[in-house]
Amino acid sequence: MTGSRNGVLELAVLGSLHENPLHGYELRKRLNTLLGMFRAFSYGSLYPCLKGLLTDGLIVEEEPPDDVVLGRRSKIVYKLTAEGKERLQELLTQAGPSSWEDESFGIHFAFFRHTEAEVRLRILEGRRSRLEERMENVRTALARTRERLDSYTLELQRHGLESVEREVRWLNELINTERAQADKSQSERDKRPDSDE
Amino acid sequence: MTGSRNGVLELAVLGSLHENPLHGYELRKRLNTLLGMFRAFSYGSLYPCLKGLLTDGLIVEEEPPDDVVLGRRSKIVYKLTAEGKERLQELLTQAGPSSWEDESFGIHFAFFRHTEAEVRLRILEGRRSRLEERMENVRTALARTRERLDSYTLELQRHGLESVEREVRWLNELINTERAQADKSQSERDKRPDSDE
DNA sequence: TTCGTCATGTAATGGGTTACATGATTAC
DNA sequence: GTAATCATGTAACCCATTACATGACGAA
Repeated sequence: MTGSRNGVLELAVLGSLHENPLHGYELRKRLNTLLGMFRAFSYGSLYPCLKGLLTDGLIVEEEPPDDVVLGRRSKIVYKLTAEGKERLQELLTQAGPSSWEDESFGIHFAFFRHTEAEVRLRILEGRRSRLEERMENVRTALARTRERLDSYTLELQRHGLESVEREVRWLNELINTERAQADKSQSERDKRPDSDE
Repeated sequence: MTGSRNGVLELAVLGSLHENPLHGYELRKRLNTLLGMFRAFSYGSLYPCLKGLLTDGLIVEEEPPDDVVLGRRSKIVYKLTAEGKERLQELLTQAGPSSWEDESFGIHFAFFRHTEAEVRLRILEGRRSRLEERMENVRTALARTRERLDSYTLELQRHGLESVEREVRWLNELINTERAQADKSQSERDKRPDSDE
């Protein structure tokens, strides 16, 4: 059972619990607020995931505060263990298809605060080249086809292309910002080589 | 087995084959060009789908032209049967969640040429209200949360919202165009009530 | 007391991918 | 002749949903 869990949900759960301990129901709402424009999870996937994380020792039930009457336990609040934090760090460090594909990019981005600057940059660039590849594929495939498309198909094509182009521009801005920050930190380190991090 | 097939792929296949007969490999390329910006199908889903459509009598293998040497059959070209055309019409007529959700809207839109004006309008409006609902949910959930979000989360949120808003504006334009056309056809029918269609 | 929503969970199902296996055809 | 790509197909797996079952708790 260990290690066979899905990356997206696992990251989403561990990342959320790292910020503050939560119970399943609330966790789902939080995730669906965080990622609501892109995707939504259901209880049917969340609870089994929590169960798996629990048996793998990545999360534990948080003890209720003492002023709560004993024997009552309707909410089960989970928090990360040391192994859980380690695992989260591991997930946040890997930059690869699993971090820039459609289903996963949003989650990775949402936890960029906890991600190293270098990794952030590689994920953003990976996502951008993924999108550029997609545009290129469609464009060449379209060029090879001599059938002219009807107006609806054309409009769909145009809108899809425009959306992807917009995301690429967005990524470009983010990448520039990241690079500028990296340069700034670098020059600051150059000035005061004794400073921390 | 009959009737248990998935709607999205089924519509995609029937719709494509209606425009012209194709074999599986080419069909996939065509679909992935048509919908490449939104999604992509693999052989592992296409071939079983074709198989199912075949056994259900919605498609048949097209006889090769006589000038082809007999005994050779590397490509299997499929075309719609009468039942297939009927089924396609049925799929194109239904306006409901299955036609305006993320996974299916693109396919339905791509075949709007074969869809009645009234159904087109209902699908576009359905999609729009689906997106508006999504925005509303996220907004109210966000309003209930008092934790302030970090800049990355905020940026993701902003970008997601903007994307959805853009699609809504796009839909608004399409709906206006559709309505204008409907009005025009209507007034033309009023002028010449003996005309066809 | 009853209704809504909070809260946890499971079983069946769905819809798809990946990886694999196989072979024909084309271009060099 | 050999590499690339065209072409078909299957089995194992994955990830998540839907529908269901259960029950606590607060407000009307």
